[in-house]
Amino acid sequence: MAKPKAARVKLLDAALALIRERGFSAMTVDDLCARASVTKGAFFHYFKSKNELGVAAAEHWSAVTSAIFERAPYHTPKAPLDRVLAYIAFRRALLRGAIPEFTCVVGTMVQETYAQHPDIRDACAASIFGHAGTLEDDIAQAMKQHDVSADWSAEGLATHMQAVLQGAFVLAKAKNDVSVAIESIDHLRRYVELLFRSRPKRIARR
Amino acid sequence: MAKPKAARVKLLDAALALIRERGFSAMTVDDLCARASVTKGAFFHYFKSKNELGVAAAEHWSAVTSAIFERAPYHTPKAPLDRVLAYIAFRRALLRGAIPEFTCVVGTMVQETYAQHPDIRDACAASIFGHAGTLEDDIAQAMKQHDVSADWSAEGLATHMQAVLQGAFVLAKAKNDVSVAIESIDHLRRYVELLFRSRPKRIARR
DNA sequence: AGAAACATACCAACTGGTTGGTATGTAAAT
DNA sequence: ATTTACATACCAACCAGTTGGTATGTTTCT
Repeated sequence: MAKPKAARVKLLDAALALIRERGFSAMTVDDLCARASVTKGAFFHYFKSKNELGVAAAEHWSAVTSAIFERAPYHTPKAPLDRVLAYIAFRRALLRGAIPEFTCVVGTMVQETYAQHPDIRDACAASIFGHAGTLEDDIAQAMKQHDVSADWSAEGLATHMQAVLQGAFVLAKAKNDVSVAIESIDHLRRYVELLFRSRPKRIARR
Repeated sequence: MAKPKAARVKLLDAALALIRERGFSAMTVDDLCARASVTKGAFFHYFKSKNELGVAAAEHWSAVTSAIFERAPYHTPKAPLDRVLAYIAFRRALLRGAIPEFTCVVGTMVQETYAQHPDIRDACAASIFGHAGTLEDDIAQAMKQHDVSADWSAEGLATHMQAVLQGAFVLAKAKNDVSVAIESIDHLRRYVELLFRSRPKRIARR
């Protein structure tokens, strides 16, 4: 027999796929159960409501993605600026396959739910800004090393990077073509390079 | 009695509001009719289906917004770069009031419909990229004047600017706070300044 | 150790309200 | 006298959520 709680995980994985394909509102509980090969009884055993599943899906997304980013190779460069640029390169490299395979679940979901379902919105915000937070240290170190004392903060730049990525996804969906997203990420890389190259380096490295 | 076709316009205006508040999928035809103070008969007199209304709403949004942008004051500066920067300042200034009052209808709608309703997706794409197109000339002129011969194009930068704006909206919804969006637009302004200031000006103006 | 009591993990059938859409009507404009 | 611009009444399909179960552990009592 399958492990206990198998249905819950299958439902959450199905939710990630369906939200990326159709969005949260258009995804029905029946769709979800069919995709997960589970009955409706199982769904309501694990989730009190569709909204509660929305929150759980955002948390599941956070768990899945943070595992990917923790193990990703962009942490290895010694210079903090190089880690930031490697992150951008990594995000660029992730844009492979069909659109629902690389777009952001919580970015999609929050657009539909922010006003009607504050708990889902907050779970999405935690996912996005939590991920942005993982970039702050590298950016702050790069700012120090390059003597950047600007009117912007490490937190603000990390957030802006997420904005560019989210916007790139929206445009890719509209054009039904990844290449616009890639172009935007290239602009983001250029921006970060310009931000740090416009100032002299404190330590001559590389 | 009210003018003929009044119901159509009322329905389209209601659609713009409801899509911004709840998204396209969560907006029902009954919602729409109630908001527009119109009966369902009127709705299906003007639109064959909800999807067709989606397409019409995107086109209506294009018409409404292009009228605003045409009359906006950012076209007056003589230097093309200043017009581009004035556009960014104008977009920044538009971020007033509650979130559904400044976010983008087609950016929201396309995220939910891109895979299921290609005609809506295409109408949204036409709106976004059509608007981006209105910026290309100014950017191209600025590139010429500042001797920028880069590995990016006027079209690409115009598109990137829309990506930043769309992403800013997503993040504002997630955080339920405009300020993240403003911060991102400030980063966009800084990027454009850096792009053109890193090259010498051909003509000393301003 | 064995039985009783309880909890967990599901499943299939059902329900009441909602949804997009239709069928039919009517008053006004052309 | 048509066509246009709506309104009213209605429907079949669909939807989130419920009900009442079964099968399989796990814990507790004796």
